[in-house]
Amino acid sequence: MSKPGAYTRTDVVETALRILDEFGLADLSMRRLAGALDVQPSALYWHVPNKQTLLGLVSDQIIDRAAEVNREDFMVDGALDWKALTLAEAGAIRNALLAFRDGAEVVSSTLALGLGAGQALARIRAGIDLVCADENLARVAAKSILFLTLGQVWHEQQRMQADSLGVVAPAVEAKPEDAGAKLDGSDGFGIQLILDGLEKKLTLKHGSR
Amino acid sequence: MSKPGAYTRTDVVETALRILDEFGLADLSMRRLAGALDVQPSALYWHVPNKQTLLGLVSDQIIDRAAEVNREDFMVDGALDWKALTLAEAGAIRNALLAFRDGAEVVSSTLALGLGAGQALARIRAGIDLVCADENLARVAAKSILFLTLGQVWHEQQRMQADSLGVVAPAVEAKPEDAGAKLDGSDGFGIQLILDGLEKKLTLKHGSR
DNA sequence: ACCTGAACACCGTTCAAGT
DNA sequence: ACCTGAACACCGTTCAAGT
Repeated sequence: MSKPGAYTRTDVVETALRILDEFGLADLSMRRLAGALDVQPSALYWHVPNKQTLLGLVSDQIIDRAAEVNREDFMVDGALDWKALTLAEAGAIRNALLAFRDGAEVVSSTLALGLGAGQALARIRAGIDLVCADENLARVAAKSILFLTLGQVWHEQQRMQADSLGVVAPAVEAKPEDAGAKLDGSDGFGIQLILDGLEKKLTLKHGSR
Repeated sequence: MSKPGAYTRTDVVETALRILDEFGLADLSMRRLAGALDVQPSALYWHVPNKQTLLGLVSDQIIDRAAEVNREDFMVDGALDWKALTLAEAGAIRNALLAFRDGAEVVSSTLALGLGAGQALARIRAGIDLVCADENLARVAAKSILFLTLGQVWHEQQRMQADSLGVVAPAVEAKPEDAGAKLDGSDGFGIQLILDGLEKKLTLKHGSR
């Protein structure tokens, strides 16, 4: 039992997550976070070495909250539809990013820390590894799908904010339906191209044996 | 002829570009930029409405400096190899991003402004449009390639900086050869998967006529 | 173990006023 | 047309000191 009023690292991260979602990344400052916890800014540095690390932990939580995907749902005639499975995993990550304001930007910015994004990558690879023995190819494909997902969601979230601020030029060729589209819409489309490309590469390998 | 010592917007953007390349995005502040021009910070706001816009103009310059790609170089037996052409365009953009410190992050952060990235998208689409009549499909494919390029380069540049600071965990499954690889290495690999996937989709369409 | 208080060295932006 | 000077409302981080 710790003294009441003594916060844990988890408390700090959770509060950060709440501020992020409510006010956005620009307003997630150490000082504001301290204020929300009713603590001096310097107190945060007992729980966390710096802001970057905090954002890494926040990214981790965002990805952790991604819904699980059941493999059984992707069995057809006793065989696993690995492309549909991978698409679903990417969709789950996509939704997790969308669930928090500026989610994609936060996770992108902490890519090098290997936290949140590392988990995401592992999930995407799981489906690919089932059919792809080539370690290198699997890695590249999974990374590509992750970058695509991050890029799309980030772009969406940027536009959401820009639209709400009333700024902005015509944007990067964006069509209205992009915003609310599901993964079987144009969002998963790019990922499907990757999966199709991967499939082709795999069948060519098998064929030339 | 303007009074000597009177700066233009171009001067401001060029100096910003120099600071970016030398010291990185974190050190590219309005105050520091003003200092480099030997001017009060407030003076910048005559040339530019805010920092975001300035970064957009900087992005624009980064992409503008991308090398041109000659179509003739991709003619084989009188036919244009559109996949190789598109790969080359993406490569040129990739190199432009790599040419400036934090280039990918800056361009990514201004995606919603439709500046730098808009140009990049147009270049990538040029090759695709030659073979793809489906406007929607072309847009998705080009966007995917752009996001992939931005993601890869950003990740690389993040790791460069992290490595130089001596921080960092094992990173997102990064292998050493990723760093200096050319576009025919694992960098263009993801893009090739997209192009292959696109090609498949196109041939299927033609076949079912 | 967890936090305060005070300080350091910064930010982006606005706006009246100068030339 | 282009810039100064001063101000406003902030930042992240450190560190001695408190309980």
